[in-house]
Amino acid sequence: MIPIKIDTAWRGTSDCRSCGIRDMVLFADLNEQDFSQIHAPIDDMVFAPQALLYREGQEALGIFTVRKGMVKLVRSTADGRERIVRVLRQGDVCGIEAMATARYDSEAVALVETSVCRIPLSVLHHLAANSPRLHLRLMQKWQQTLKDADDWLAELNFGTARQRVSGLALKMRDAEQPQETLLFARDDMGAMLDLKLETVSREISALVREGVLKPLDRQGRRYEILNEQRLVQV
Amino acid sequence: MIPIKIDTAWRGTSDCRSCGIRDMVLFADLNEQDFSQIHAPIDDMVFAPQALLYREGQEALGIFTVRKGMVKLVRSTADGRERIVRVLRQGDVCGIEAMATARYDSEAVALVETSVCRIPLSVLHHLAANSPRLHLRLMQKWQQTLKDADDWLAELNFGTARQRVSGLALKMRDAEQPQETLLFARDDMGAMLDLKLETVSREISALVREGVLKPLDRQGRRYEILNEQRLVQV
DNA sequence: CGAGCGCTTGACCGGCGTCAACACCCGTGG
DNA sequence: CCACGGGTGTTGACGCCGGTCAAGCGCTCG
Repeated sequence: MIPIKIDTAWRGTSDCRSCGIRDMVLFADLNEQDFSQIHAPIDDMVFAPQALLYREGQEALGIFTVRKGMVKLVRSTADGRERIVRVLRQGDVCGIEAMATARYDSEAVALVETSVCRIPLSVLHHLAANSPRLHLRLMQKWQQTLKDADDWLAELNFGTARQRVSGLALKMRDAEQPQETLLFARDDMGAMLDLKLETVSREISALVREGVLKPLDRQGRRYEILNEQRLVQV
Repeated sequence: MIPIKIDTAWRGTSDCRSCGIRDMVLFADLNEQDFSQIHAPIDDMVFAPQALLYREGQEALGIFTVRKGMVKLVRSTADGRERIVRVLRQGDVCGIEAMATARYDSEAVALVETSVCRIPLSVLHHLAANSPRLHLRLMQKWQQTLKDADDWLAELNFGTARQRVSGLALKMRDAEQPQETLLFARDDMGAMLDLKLETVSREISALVREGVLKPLDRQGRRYEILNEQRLVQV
């Protein structure tokens, strides 16, 4: 067991009106009247790599929006194995299931330094009932979350090791620099793709050898996509 | 191509107040005032085995609730392979994503004779905004649907062929007779578990040989679970 | 500079895919 | 009533992909 360091920090309360990624989040369409109904603070938080956002089954304080970084959602199967069901990135909602049950259905862990904001359940319930704009946005976030879940199953957990690793590399492309992709620790990738870490390593090495990917660092995280076609059609 | 026979039938409009499974559906908590706001008919429909409820991307008329039978949700990957992401059973909501986009995200096909009711989008949108009772129920159905999606990924698409087939047999147990389970065509099971149909067949045969399952018909659909422990702990 | 962790690579093996033959069920038509 | 044929499930032989075990390397940090 690794002793837990200071791995999370509260960075104050957000002024959502001036949020840098407001156009992609839950509060995108709120007007002044909506904002005036928010009577609890929206917390701004930063999590270190490996820091825990919440545990499976834990009582929920609020729902998170990822502003920067990456979060993995982990589930434990009945027989004790751990499975990563999805990775959340900028703009994704984390823990939305707490809207219905006030508990989280899986564990959430930061994969890199990750900044999030946390909206209290009370605020969301109040606005969902009183702002048609938030109500619509919330519906869209539910739909996107469900679609992402199905996409991970249909696209990344199907076919050969090569297909899975290729699919993950494509999915993890940077939004601003589409020829760049950010991967993870090999055993995390294994838990996402249902492969062993050695197999993941071998497939990445092969893609590099074949000139499809080029390493951009020495830890095996950032890669440049040299041949997008090969990744798609494999 | 097989010529399409008469595979679906409209059976009239539902009186939801007297629905046999009302306690598990969207309209569970509605009161008389809520019902009086429904200004479009709820259609009652029956689909034959292999009949199509809707296609991926198709414009949505409404959202389905499964009253009896089973529905598979199918997605096509980029390279043309087909993947079954989930199977819906009694009480499950089918096509809920249309609440947000008015389109379906996957294809839905009846696996056996299946009766459903279809609630028009207009009715749902009106009630979601005007009935806190429906609003809450809708939230719970979103949450359940998302949880089911993650469960299929975490429990049924992880581990050895034996573990997957065992998991599916457990998940498909009859609600009333828990020692009985209803399986599918072997290639459908393969598309659910990411296995080839021969592997599925072999694993089922092995479970029967080992006295874990006992066939209840000659088509390989219904089985009795003789040794639940073995299925769970494998 | 040394310890430790994570990534890579190799050798070997087993589980699952592939290809093929066969059995069984059922609907059809003689 | 039976013969036929297609569809589906089962079973076998064989090969390959990916898992297992192990060694070695390189980075990072004390």
